[in-house]
Amino acid sequence: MENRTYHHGNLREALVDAGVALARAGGPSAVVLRAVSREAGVSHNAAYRHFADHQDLLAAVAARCMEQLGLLMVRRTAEVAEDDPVLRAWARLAAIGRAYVDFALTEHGWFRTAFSGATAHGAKHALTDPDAGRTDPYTLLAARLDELVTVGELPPERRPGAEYAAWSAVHGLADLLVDGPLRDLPAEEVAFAVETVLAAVARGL
Amino acid sequence: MENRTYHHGNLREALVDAGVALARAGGPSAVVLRAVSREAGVSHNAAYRHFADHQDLLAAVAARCMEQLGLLMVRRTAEVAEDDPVLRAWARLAAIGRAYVDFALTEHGWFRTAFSGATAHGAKHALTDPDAGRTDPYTLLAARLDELVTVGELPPERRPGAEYAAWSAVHGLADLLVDGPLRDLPAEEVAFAVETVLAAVARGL
DNA sequence: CGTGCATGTTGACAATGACAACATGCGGTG
DNA sequence: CACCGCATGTTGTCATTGTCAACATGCACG
Repeated sequence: MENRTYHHGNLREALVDAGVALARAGGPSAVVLRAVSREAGVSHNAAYRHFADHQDLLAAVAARCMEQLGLLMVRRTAEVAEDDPVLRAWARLAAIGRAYVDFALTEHGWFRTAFSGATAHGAKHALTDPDAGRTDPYTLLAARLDELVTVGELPPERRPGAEYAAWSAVHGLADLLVDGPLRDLPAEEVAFAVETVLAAVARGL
Repeated sequence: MENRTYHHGNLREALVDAGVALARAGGPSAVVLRAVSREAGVSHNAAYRHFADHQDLLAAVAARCMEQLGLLMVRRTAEVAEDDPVLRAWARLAAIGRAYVDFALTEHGWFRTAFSGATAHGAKHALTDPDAGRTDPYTLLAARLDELVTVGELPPERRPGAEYAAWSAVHGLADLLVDGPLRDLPAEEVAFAVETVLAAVARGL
């Protein structure tokens, strides 16, 4: 954390860290170039040596937020204790769905940041990062759907495009609850909505 | 359009109109107070006589964008030509779902603006507006679901919360396609995703 | 022991949201 | 009809932000 010398050492990481911290509390609009630099104990414009512009920095922060989402999904998947393969497959699918919504509700700022900006470009070097796909929400979902096929609960001819159905439903619910018209829903109604959507997804696959 | 006098006449409407025009092309971030004032042929700060702040103006513009979405849904619903009541009910549900996604894709800026900001406050005087609920997307969806119950296609015990399932799926798909990770999906894959999601929704209800 | 070039810094500029002080003129009052 | 209050617009100003340009520093390599 010390400003060892004139040169920071690994400013890029420090900037992203600061951005992630700001994003957590204030969402994407809080990831301000100058504020991030300030937080990193460095002068504004220093960031331009590591990021093309504000958008570029935001994309890097967004990637980290997305990773946080993925990590929670992984954790929740691991927590599923169910021996029967069929029930376990369904439980795991539900677990990542619940994780997705929970993340959106409890880590409001991170969730909104994760989906704000061009994540596509930042993911370019995902090929070099060995376990990048390990926490990618899309990949995690695909694994659950594959598992459902394996245990014989999802007809193989229904497998193509199944991600779209599951992901859309859960993501839409999260977005409506966090940012959208369902923002002020009372807590028990939120819980009801989540269960309803998850049940509908399971039936709809 | 003439600046009749020193006093504009109905500046509020003019400002919202300008905001809607800017939002159409550039999304919510294009709804800039000064740009809107400029567009309305009035000096910056004039808007402060009609809106508390930027957020307030944006909410008004968002309401109009939401109304545009509702209007497309109404139009598409009316276009459904199907005599059989059962098939008509399903066709109408699919029509508003498709309208939702089509709107998001073709009116990118409007869609993002409609869901950016606190629509809740702007909708407060919806009670005074006679046909405000007539174009409210949520109300339109509820009508379709009620129709499904009426024709006996949706068990009444499944009716509660059905909005969450249908709305979440379609909204999530729209958001992912427009702003999210599915942004750069090729056209035919987009079409496939839409059909897959709509089919899953129908099964999941 | 120098020196080049990546990395940080200082300074500047235009755009924006917001506030304060001032200008204008419509509508109601005498 | 003359007057004036108050809603409505305007001008001026300020802090913040993203971005560019010019300059400073010092690590790594010769």
